[in-house]
Amino acid sequence: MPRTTADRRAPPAGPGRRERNKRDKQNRIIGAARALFQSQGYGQTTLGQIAAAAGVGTGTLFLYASSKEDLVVLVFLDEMSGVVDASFKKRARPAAVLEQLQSFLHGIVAYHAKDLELARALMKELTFLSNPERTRSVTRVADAIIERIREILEWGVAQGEIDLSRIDLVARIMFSVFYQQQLAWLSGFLSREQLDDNLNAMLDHLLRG
Amino acid sequence: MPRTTADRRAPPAGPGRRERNKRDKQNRIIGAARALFQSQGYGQTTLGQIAAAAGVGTGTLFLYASSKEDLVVLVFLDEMSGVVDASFKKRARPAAVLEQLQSFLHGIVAYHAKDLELARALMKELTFLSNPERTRSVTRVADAIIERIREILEWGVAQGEIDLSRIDLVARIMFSVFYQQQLAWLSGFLSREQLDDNLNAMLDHLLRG
DNA sequence: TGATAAAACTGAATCTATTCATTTTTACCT
DNA sequence: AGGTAAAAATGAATAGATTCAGTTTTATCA
Repeated sequence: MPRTTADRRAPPAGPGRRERNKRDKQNRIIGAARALFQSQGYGQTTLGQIAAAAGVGTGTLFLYASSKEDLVVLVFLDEMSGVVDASFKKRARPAAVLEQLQSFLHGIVAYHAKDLELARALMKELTFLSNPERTRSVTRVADAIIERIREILEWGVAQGEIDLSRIDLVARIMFSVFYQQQLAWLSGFLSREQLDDNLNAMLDHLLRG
Repeated sequence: MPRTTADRRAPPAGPGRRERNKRDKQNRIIGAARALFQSQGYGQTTLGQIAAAAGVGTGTLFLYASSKEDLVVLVFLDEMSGVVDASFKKRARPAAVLEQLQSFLHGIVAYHAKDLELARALMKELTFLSNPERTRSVTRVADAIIERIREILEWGVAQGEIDLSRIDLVARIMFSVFYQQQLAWLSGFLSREQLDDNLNAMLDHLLRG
C-alpha cells in the first residue's frame, strides 16, 4: 500500500529512525555478545563471531564499545546493578548485622561464581577501565554497594545492636575489603572458603568498632 | 691457545653451559624489556622490539614469560620488593603510628606515580595473573607489605600509643584497603589527593580499634 | 670422540583485535 | 521531490601477540 500525501502525520515526537536503528543495533550486539560469551566463554569468542551473530560489520562493534573488554562491561554492567539490588533484597532477615552483610555480599560473589572466566574478564575491565566514558556507570554500581552496606549498618545502629560513630567511613572500608578480597578470589589467590572466612573475620572486626 | 687433554678439569660444580646461557638470555630479555618499557612506554613497545634488543627470536620470549603482560611482572616484581623494603626503611621516624603507615605506603604509591602507564600494566597483571607460576612471587610481595604494616602496628602497641587486640587481622584489613584504594587511583577513579585523604581517614579509623 | 636424545631456540605463519578509506543511510533544507 | 551534508556502517587492510614445525645447541653415554 503506497504511502500518499494524506498519510503524512505530525513529525514523530519519539526517537527518529536514526536513533531507533542505533538502539536496535546496540541491542542486537549486546544480545549476541552475551549469548556467545555465556555459551562459549569470553576467551573463545571472537569479535567476528559477535558481529556475524548481530548481523553487523566487525567495524560497527567499535562504534558501540571501544574494545572487546569494554564490550563485556557494556553487556554485563546493567546486570550487575540488578544483582546488587536482588542480593540486597534477598539478604538474610531478620538477622544480626554481620549475617546480613555476609548474606548480601555473598549474593554478589555467587553471581560471579556462576561463570568465573566471565567474572574475571568483567572485574578486570571494571577495575582497569579502558573506556573513560564508562567511569560514571562503574562508579554508580560501586556506590550502590556502599550505600547498601551503609543501610544495613544504620539498621544495626537503630536496633542498638552495634555502636558505630562513622558509618559512612566504615561502609567504605567494608567495600574496599570486599572488593580486594573478591579480586584475590577471582585471581586464584584465595579459595572460595578462604574468601568467606576472611570476609567474615574482617567484617566482624569492623563491626566491633 | 688450543685446549689440550691436560686442560680437562673436574666437572664444573657450578651451573652448566645450558643453565648459564638461559640466565644470560633471561637477563638480556629482562634488561631489554625494562629499558624499552621505560623509554617508550608499555603500550608502544612491541615484543619484536624487545626480542631484537635482547638478541633473541620473538618466540624465545615465550620461553621466559607466558605473555607480554607476564613479562611486565617478570621485569618489575623484584624491583617492587626492593621498593617495599626501601620505603619501609625510609618511613617517617620517630613519628606516630599513623604517620609511619602513611609514609610507608606513600613510598609505594610514589614509585608507581613515576610511570603511571607501567604501574597500571603491572598492577593489572599482578591482580589478574595470567601465569599461575607467578602466584608465589606475587604473594610474597603482598605478604611483605602486610608484614611491614604489622611491624609498625606492633611498635605502636609496644609504645602504648595504640591498643589493638588483633594486630594480624588489622594489618590484613589495612592491606586490603590500601590495595583497593591504590587500584582506584591507578584506574582514574580517584585523584592522588583523594587517595591520600581516603587512606588517611581509613587508616586512622582502623587504628582507633 | 661420535652418536643420540633432550632442551632450547627460531622466525615465518597464524589468528584476532583494531583501524580506516569508502559506501550507505538518514535528516534537513529548498 | 531532489540535493546535500552529517552520521553510521562496512569489511578489507593492518598490526602485533602468540604458536609451532623445523633447526640448533647441549648433555649424556658408549
